[in-house]
Amino acid sequence: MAKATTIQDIAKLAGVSKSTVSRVMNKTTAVHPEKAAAVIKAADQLGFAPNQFARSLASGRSMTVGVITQNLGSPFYDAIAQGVIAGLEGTGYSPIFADGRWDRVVEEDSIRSLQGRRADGILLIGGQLRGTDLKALCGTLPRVTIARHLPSVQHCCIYVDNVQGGFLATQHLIRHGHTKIAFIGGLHHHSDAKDRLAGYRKALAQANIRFTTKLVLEGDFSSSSGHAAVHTLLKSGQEFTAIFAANDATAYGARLALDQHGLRVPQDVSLVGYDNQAESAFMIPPLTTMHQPAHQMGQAAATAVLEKIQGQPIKSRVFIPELRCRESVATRT
Amino acid sequence: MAKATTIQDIAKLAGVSKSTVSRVMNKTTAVHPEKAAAVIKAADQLGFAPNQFARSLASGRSMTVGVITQNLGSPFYDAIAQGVIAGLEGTGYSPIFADGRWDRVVEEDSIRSLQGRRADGILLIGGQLRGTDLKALCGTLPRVTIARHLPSVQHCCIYVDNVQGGFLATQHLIRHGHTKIAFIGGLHHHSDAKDRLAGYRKALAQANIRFTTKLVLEGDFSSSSGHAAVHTLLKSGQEFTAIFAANDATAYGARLALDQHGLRVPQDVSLVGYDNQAESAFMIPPLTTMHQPAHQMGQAAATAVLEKIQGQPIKSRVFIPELRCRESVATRT
DNA sequence: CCTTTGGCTGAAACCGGTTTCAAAATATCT
DNA sequence: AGATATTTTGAAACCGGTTTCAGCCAAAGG
Repeated sequence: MAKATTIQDIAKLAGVSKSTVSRVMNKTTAVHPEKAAAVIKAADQLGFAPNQFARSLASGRSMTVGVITQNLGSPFYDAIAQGVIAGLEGTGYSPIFADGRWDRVVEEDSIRSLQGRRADGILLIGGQLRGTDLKALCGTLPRVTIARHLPSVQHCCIYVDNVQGGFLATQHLIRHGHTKIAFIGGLHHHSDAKDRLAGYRKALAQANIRFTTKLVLEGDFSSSSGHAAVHTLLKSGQEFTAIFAANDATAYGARLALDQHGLRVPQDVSLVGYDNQAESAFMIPPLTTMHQPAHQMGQAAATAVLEKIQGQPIKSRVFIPELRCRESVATRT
Repeated sequence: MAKATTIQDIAKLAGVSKSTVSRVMNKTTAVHPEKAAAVIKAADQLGFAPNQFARSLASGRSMTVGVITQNLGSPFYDAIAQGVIAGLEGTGYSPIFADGRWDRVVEEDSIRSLQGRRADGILLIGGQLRGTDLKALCGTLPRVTIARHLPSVQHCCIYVDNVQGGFLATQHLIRHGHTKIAFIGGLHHHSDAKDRLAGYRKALAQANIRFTTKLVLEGDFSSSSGHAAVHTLLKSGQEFTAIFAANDATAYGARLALDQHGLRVPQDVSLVGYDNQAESAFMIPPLTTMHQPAHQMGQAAATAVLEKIQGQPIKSRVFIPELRCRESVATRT
């Protein structure tokens, strides 16, 4: 590669010192308009692109924010990531993504690598690390967590209220006359799944419906786990007229299993999902589900971390999921 | 922020010079085992993370590869991006993502920004820029394009043969006795869509079925465009017994529209999609579709760009999509 | 007319590593 | 043992910017 042009080259061409070039580029100090013009002309003539490394090394700021994702590919987390990108757009900061893969060790490595890249702030989408670990790892590096609630006081979290979501979804089914409602959960160590289950139980309790573990199945947020869960549920002989799945993917699997057993949705069994992923509106029938403002959350988090970088104090923020009524729920007569 | 530890600190603690520390960290020259141990111990004790900026500035290599995406969120492109991440894993190189949003101007800016960050190589996933523009922009910077075929000789492309894919999908329908096959395309300026249409026509021609523009509908790769397309198709009164949709999302929309018009899949209309996105296996009925090895392609591209960075010559590579037979196609009797 | 003020400017230090170079230490060979 | 070859090692230059500092010069004030 042809050696890139440096401010030194520009300085020589414009007949000034490199300090002056730097000043013109960053507008840190006024320089004589005539010289400034010469510098700009020279810069453009040489096609100058400042070396970000040198710049960051000298200034101490990298103009990047590290984003730790867990698994791009999940629609919910993906939408958050896109919100982050949108929120950073035009701010001068660039995101650097690192994948944590829902693994504590990988996540730690990712954070360390972002620190090596001297990210000015860190955005964690989900994740496994505990608040105290994070603090130990990041020190005072501005950070905000998305889609996860960490109780630590100083830690800023942008998250959705999953128990409220679980509650609303279940309540919707109850209001349609259902009392035998199955719940297909997610990984039991995953707090989102636990919270949604808690919301489910809360709605049941409020309606004086007895909770039974026989109606709660374990899943892993995948379609095949939803498919398998309905299978075991049916084999168990336990009666049910509705299913609340911990996410849409699980609901798809459940819906296919029901179909394969000759059960119609919603005539025989009502179904509610969670996430409102794009495909849900086009299911047969269109799936009633809980919508989470993932994109907004990502954007809010990006704004928040930028504010924190600028030293402003910021506070956690909780979003409430909304029910999207479609056609997978019928009134129990 | 507590000032980060530098190799100088380690040098002092271990009682050696910073050159030696650098040598231990990079294993560039043998150092006395005893001193090496002292350095490692000191590094760990101080929680050392080398400053990537300083390192890159000094060495001239950034150990990053720029990845230009178009719109994360599309399952196909997403899988590619994940393949890239997987392919870079453990190589010492990190990906930096920049979003091109299918916009020529944005794409150019993204490339420029990656150059400012001194990426050692560039991976373009899809994109708008022409080969010559790219060459002008990137110079000799190693780059490979994924999921797009650029005719330029020196340019390395990792892509799938979309005309073959369109051909295979259509042929599958023809072999099941269908002759009136509708095609719901993608954006007409998008080469993938054009190629799939070409494959469709080729299969028709080979089976001596007359091609008619009345059976090709325009879509935009979204579910709602598939939904709308079926609507207009039905209203047109044109007879058809099968639909080949340019991607799975379009197929979902088409399938819902068919259902709303009382048409059964596959008894009344057979349906084939393209992409094999995760949800397709759980549609009602499970969707027959063309599988593209997106993850593999991403991984292959990552490997390729790394080889190119090391100065090895690399060649383009084309993948062939495979038919995944499920239950949305019936034999026409 | 001489000082004070303030705006511009260049020299030089610095950011934290890598790499070259020559000296020092050790090993190998007559 | 003395000379030569081989490893280790630290000092210093360098990467390309930013930033501090002191000096220069012109305008303003006394």
